[in-house]
Parts: sequence; C-alpha cells; structure tokens
Amino acid sequence: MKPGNGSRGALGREHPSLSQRVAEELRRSILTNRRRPGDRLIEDRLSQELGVSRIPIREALRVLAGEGLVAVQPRRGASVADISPEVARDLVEVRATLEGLNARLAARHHDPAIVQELKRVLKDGNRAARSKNADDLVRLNGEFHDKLAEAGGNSILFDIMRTLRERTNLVFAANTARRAEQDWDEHSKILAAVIDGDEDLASMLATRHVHRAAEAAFGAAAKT
Amino acid sequence: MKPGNGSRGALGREHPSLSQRVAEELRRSILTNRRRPGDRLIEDRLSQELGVSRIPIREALRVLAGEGLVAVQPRRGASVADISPEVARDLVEVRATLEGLNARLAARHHDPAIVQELKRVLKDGNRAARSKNADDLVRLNGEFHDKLAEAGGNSILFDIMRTLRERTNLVFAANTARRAEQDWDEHSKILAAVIDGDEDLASMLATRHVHRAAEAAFGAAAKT
DNA sequence: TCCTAGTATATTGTATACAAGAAGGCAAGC
DNA sequence: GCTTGCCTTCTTGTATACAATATACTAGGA
Repeated sequence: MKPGNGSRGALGREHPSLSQRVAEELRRSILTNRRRPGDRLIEDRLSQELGVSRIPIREALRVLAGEGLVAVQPRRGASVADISPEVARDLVEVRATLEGLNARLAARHHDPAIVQELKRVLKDGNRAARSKNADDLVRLNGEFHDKLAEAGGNSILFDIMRTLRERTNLVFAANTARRAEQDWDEHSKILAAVIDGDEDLASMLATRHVHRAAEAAFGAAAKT
Repeated sequence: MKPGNGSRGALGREHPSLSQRVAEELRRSILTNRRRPGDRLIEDRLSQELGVSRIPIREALRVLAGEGLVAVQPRRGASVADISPEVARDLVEVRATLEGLNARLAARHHDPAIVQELKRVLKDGNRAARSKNADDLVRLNGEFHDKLAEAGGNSILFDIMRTLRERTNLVFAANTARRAEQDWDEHSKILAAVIDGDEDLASMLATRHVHRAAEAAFGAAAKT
C-alpha cells in the first residue's frame, strides 16, 4: 500500500522507469476504452508510437498481463483482455466478497483521517451524480473505492481489489453514469456503517453494492 | 484454470518460452526454500547460473513480482520477498475469507469427478500424515487445496488463491509436518461438507482451517 | 577518530540486432 | 472448385552491447 507516485517532485526523485511509464500509459488507454477488448498490442507498433524500444514495452505488457488487463498468448503476442460473461461473473463474485471483508475491516478500525477524505469524496460524488458528469463520476467512483480500500488497512486486500476493480469497471463502465444516483446513495450508507463501527452492516452493504451494480450492468448489456 | 503443462508431449507441443521456464525454476527454488527471503536475485548471476541471457531472467522476475514472491525495487534489483508478520496476517485474513467463499462454491456445484480426485488425495494425505513424510505432506497439501480451488469453479478465485497459498506456505512451511494430523482431519471434514452440499458448514470449516494453521505457525514462530 | 567527497565497481535500464516461430497468400495438383 | 504444400511476411523470443544509476570503498581533512 505504498503512497503511490502521487507525490511527484518529492526529494527522492523516484524516477519511474520507462517500463513503468509505458505500463501506466497502456493501462490508462485500456481503462478509458481508447483500446478496446480484443485489440492486438503489437510490440513493434507500440514501440514506434511511444518512442521507446521493445524491451520496456514487453515488460509493461507482462505487468499488465499479471493484472489481468492484457492477455498474452505465447509466440502470438498480446491483446487487450476480453472479459467473457463467465469471467465477469467470477470477478463479481470475488469482488463482492472482498469488498465485504474490506468494509468490515474499515468499520473495525475506522481511521479518522481517511474517513474525513471519504466524506469529501462522497460530497463531490453526490454533486457529480446530480449533474451527471460522466468523467467526474468515473474518477470519483474510483477514488471512493480506493480510499475505502485504504481504510480497510489490509495491504494484500488493497492490491487485489485494485485489479478486480479495474477489470469490473471495464465491464460496467457504460453503466456508471446511468446508475450514479443509486451508486452514491449506497456509498453513503456504507460509509455511515463504517463510521458507526457496525461491521456486519458495512460488510453486507458493500457486498450488496457490488452485486447490484453488476446486475444493473448485465441487465443493460442484455438489452443492447 | 487451464489444465497446465502437465500434459507434456501432447499434439500441440506448446513450447514454453525460456522466460516461462526460468520463472518456473525460480518459483520452485523459492517455494522449496532453496532461495531464502531477502536473498538478492542479481540478473547477471542468474543469467550465468541458468545459461540464458538477462532478458528472460528479467521477464521471469517481473512475473514473480506480480505473484508477490519477489520484490523489485526500481534500479536496485530484485530479491526474494520477505514477508513481514503484518503482511502475513493480511495474507491470512484474505486467504481465510477466499477459502471460505471457494468451499461454499464447491459445495454448491460439487463436481463428481473432482470430488473423486479429492478423495484420493485425502487418502494419500492421511497416510503421509501418519508416516510424517515432510516432502509428501507439502506436495499433497498443495494438491488438496489446488483441487479444492478447482472444485469451486471460479477462475478468478482460482488464480488469486494460488498466489495467496504460495505466499502463506512460504511462512507456514516449517509447521506443515508438525500439524499434519490435524490438517488432514480438517481437510476430511471440509470435503465431507462439500459432498453434503452444506455450503455454510464447508465455508466455515475452510475459513477456520486457514486461521488455525496460521495460529499454529505464529505460535511456533513466537517460540523460536 | 569521524565525517565528507570523490572515485571505482557492481548492477540495472534500454537499445539494437538477429534468430525462430506463426499467419496468410499463392500456385500446383487432384 | 477445392485442397495441399510452399513461401513470404509479420511478429515474437533471445542475445549482445552500451548507458545510466546505485553502492562500496578510499583518501583527505577537521
């Protein structure tokens, strides 16, 4: 659960390597749907696009493969992960359980500093939900879940949930604007339970939150 | 949840790349404690030892870092992950929860073919527990949990549990022989609940199994 | 003796180059 | 017309070489 490279320009310059920057760039482009599931990721082409040699590209692809965002077939190359409905269901099942565990832990510890930040994100999120600003909603949604994961205080859980969240978002993204108001209503209730220290309630609400978002997305997907 | 490369010599030769073989070799050496936590993994040295260039080594190290078996510090190189007591606790918490979820799913589906295999492993395990053969115990323990994970039928869960198991084993390994009889008694009860289709019981037993093994290990570690 | 600066050495990061394997197209045969 | 085999081309896998950075060591001064 390192602080992340948000603290740019700090004393220890902490130079990200090219591989890391390439990985970040590719991750971004996948999560924002600029590269679509199934798109091939040809090393030489990426190498030219990003102006670096193939080596950093390869390493970045390996990292993203580990996160499940990219699928690499030996000797056939990499492509953006295409998440089947079955795998999506599996993701949801696991994520729902772990969000539940995390909310329980957050309720148990409830670190005041992080709770404060969560309150702020909640306020911003509610505003964005009313004005239906899609970009803000995606960002704030990510921020809320990220800080909640931090509040849980379990580093392993934090890492796993990040990759699960990225992948479920890839599937649900289209719906995050439509369901915004209900989403943030649920966020609010989860946070309240965490603040109350009501472990059981927090856990149940967080688990249900994931399942409901998934149902909404699958329902919408079925319609299209 | 692919069948793995156990099916060697099959028609599609399925050539593992050098990187993959290096990763496998390193993983082995770490899990069998031939390389100890904290040991530096210097690319050039590994390159000479294994007779390949540094490129496959680097890629293997990245993969293992993704699995949490190796820690890489940018520009300082890789070393075998040294799992702190705090992280160990975090690992146990998450793994206990997920083993519970998995056992629940296994009880829900209970695939007869896999149950059959589990019964066989159980029998072998009990025999090994009585004769206290450490190597066999480690192997069979891994096999039991692996097949149980397969029985859950959730591919995401399967992958996550594998990496969690590897890391917790790294911490508990020393104790797996001492606690063998109780371990296999608990395995037996978990499997019985799965066969009965008793989801709640299976889940509870699997969760408790992890916690108990952890307590035993921590207790033993405190003594030494 | 202890601290500091400077230098040498060890090690990782990246680029280029070549080898090997997979995919697709074209021609020859049935 | 359809299939089969070869060949071209595209792409990945690996090696070597060099550049950049971190660590260890030595010498000089307070």
